[in-house]
Amino acid sequence: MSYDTASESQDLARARGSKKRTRIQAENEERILDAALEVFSRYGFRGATVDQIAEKAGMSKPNLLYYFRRKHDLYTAVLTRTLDMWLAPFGEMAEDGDPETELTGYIRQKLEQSRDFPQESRLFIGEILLGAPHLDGVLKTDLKSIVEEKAEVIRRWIRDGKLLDVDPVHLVFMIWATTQHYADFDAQIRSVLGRGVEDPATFRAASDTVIGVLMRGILPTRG
Amino acid sequence: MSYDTASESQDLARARGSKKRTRIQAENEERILDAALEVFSRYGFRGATVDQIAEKAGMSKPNLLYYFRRKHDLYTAVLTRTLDMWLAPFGEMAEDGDPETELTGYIRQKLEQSRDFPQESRLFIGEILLGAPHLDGVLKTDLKSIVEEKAEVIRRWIRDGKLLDVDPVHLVFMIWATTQHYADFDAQIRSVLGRGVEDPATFRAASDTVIGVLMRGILPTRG
DNA sequence: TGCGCTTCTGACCGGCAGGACAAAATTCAT
DNA sequence: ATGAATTTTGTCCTGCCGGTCAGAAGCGCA
Repeated sequence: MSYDTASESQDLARARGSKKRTRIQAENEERILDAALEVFSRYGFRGATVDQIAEKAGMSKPNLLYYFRRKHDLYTAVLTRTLDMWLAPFGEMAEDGDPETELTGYIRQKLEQSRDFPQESRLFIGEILLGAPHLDGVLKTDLKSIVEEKAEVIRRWIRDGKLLDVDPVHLVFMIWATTQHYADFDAQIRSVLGRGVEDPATFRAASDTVIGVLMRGILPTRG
Repeated sequence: MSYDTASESQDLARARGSKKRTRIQAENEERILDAALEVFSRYGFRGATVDQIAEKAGMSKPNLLYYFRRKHDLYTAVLTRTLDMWLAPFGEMAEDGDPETELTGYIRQKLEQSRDFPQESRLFIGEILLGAPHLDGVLKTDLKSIVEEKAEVIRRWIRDGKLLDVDPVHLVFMIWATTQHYADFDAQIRSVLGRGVEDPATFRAASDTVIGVLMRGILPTRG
């Protein structure tokens, strides 16, 4: 998968015909992207400032701009870098496995993602809140087709009597909602619970509840 | 409930000892708050600009600033105005009713909220993404206690055998997540489905799926 | 050691952001 | 109709934002 939201100017490596990246270049770009993720995920595209990102990356603003000429380039770079990783577990769902194993595994992976990479999740929701202007193409093509693909798998499971008759796409939405909630609403959860999902006991309670309720809600009662 | 996040300067009415609001004052403040909701919910606090809100409210920036002296005042005003309304259905859940009716009703109300007032939902998530700096006090006190109160109700239902043994707080999180998802991720849903929850068929599919899965997931199997 | 390329910096620019302010226009009770 | 209070506007200020640029410093290979 490779997305290009009609970007004009890009980062150094590609701009120079992707000759070869120096050590310093690779290091700095990574530091910049990490810092950008942190700031963008908190304040959104407009609210984030290049100065802030530069400071967090430990370099001067002009130097950051040397690697990413425009704020917009930096934003799309961190967005696309994150997207593949974020969608990965979805592709791993095997259609020949049994639904209980596959879905339970997928939900658990998504919960782990929310625990281990909350910023990535928050970056996306920020973009979605804006109406997904930078991601619109990707969502309408790649995401849509991958969802439809998985929906077909779920439909087959339903036809085989392995799953109750539920709308597959809305089921996917439910899984995304309940799992990403622990990343996106971290501050709220922390206020109510006193701690977040990084706490092992909290994580266990969360995954037991989410997996338990969802699976009971879609699995036929056996025996 | 009345929140005051240690705000220094406030809006006109209260600043002038809440004498009496003129017709024009009431009208304009409402128009401003509506415009502010629109802009803040999209771009977050930092990303929103006063000029933009003023334009959307159909008045000059200095005139807007006449009603709300600071951007920050305007933000907290629209935030608190929304909060009561947003939490209202939660309080309506009666503890003497039976769980199926009460919970189904609550979930449906939340889904209707997501359909009818998506901006309000997005405003909150924007604040949560910021780490809830303006809402921290409210969340840790009011929200926390109301959640605990409802959790106690759910626990009683479980003790009476009317509900399966699930963690009450995480169940509440699941309900919030699955219902607010339709407001917060509107752009994503629209990309995948081609339409949002304002479409009656989509709303029906969403509520059937959400209510169906959740209720089957927590209700004891009878018969 | 020297030389070319990469990396980095300080100074600077135009534009726009939040906000102040005085004066003008409007409203309204009398 | 008039005067006080409310409402609205134009203008201006300061600071920050994204971005440019010329040149200095650093790096790696001969």
